[in-house]
Amino acid sequence: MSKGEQTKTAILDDALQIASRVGFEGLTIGQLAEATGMSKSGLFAHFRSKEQLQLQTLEHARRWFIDTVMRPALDAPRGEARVRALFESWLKWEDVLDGGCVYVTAAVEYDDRPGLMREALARHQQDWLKSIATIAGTAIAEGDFRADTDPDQFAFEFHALTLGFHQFLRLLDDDLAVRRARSSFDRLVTCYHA
Amino acid sequence: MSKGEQTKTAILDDALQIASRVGFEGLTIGQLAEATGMSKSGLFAHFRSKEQLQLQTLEHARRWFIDTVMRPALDAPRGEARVRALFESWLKWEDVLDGGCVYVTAAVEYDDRPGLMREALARHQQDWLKSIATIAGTAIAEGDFRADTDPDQFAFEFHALTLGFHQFLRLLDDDLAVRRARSSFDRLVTCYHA
DNA sequence: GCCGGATCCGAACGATCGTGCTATTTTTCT
DNA sequence: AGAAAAATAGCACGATCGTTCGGATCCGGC
Repeated sequence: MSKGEQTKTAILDDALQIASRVGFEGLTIGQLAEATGMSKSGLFAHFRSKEQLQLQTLEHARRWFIDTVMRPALDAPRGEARVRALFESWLKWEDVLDGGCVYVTAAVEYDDRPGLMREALARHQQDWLKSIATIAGTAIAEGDFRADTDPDQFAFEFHALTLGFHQFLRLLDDDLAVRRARSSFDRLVTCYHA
Repeated sequence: MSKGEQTKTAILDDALQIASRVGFEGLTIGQLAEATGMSKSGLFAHFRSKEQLQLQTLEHARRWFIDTVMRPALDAPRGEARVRALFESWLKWEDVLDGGCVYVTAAVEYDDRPGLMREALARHQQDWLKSIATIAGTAIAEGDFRADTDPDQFAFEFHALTLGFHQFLRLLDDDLAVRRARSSFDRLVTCYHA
């Protein structure tokens, strides 16, 4: 890896941590430069606009997300076990970044702000929901979930639980957040169980 | 109502609309002044800091929320009917402001940003969750919900659904968002049904 | 109808924002 | 090792941020 790509990766690591706390709009080039120990202009040269910095930070998050959430889950055996593994690895993902899942932050920031960020983010979220639905689909195929289960509906509820968990954990400092989330998830799975 | 309170209310109306779209941090005094047709300093005089503007805008939202969500729901008959009414009036609330529920935006903005806003917001959210739990409690008392129902757990899941709905509607432009939300809510209620 | 206080505006402040430009240093390749 | 290329720094720009202050303007109580 060349020197350029090396420092760029380091920058994106820091950028992702900051974005998870203050959002992608709150992420400022000056503060990021200070965090990485670089000059503003030296850092800026790697991206050629703030929007590019945001987009590449988002893309950096995607790779990280795949490694910590998707891959481990796909190692679990097909069916209900994999669905549960997916949920558990998402719970881990919430602890990877200082400010929790960066997608939760970004989704709210850009849901009313047109532009490349919104489009990219919407794509990522669609992919994520499709992944949940697909894995739920295998649970149906394996006979773990009822045959009349709607995978997309399941994905909606799965996703909603992660959002609720994020808020209870971060804003409300609720010690029961994990228990609440797991309990809801159990009920959800039970509901669709064959 | 004096002239001061009058314009102040008008300002807070605009501020709330803007905050629902770009958040409370994205809400800028200059833009708000332009939106209301006032000068920056004239507007600023009503609040004496940006934080005060944000806090009073949040308080303004609370009054609005109570009028459009809480009161109508409390008109419904006790028990399951009131729980359903609460959910339906929340769905309406999502359409009151241009950017949807302003609490969803604020919750994500301040979950990692200590200060008065975070504290006030956390209080409001706790109150809201307690309200859900209380109304769920009446459903238990009326014999509509199973006696072993955990009202706080129900509130968690109720709240999670609203978050999921917000995201599907706003970020993903999903036409099925309302249907998905209602369908999940039905399943939720069925699950706890006596 | 006038006076005192409330309300509002214009101008300006230092700070920080994103973004160019020009050097200078560092890496890479022959 | 030396030349070409890439990476980084320094400085400055216009714009906008939140905030302050002095003066104009308007409203409400006598």
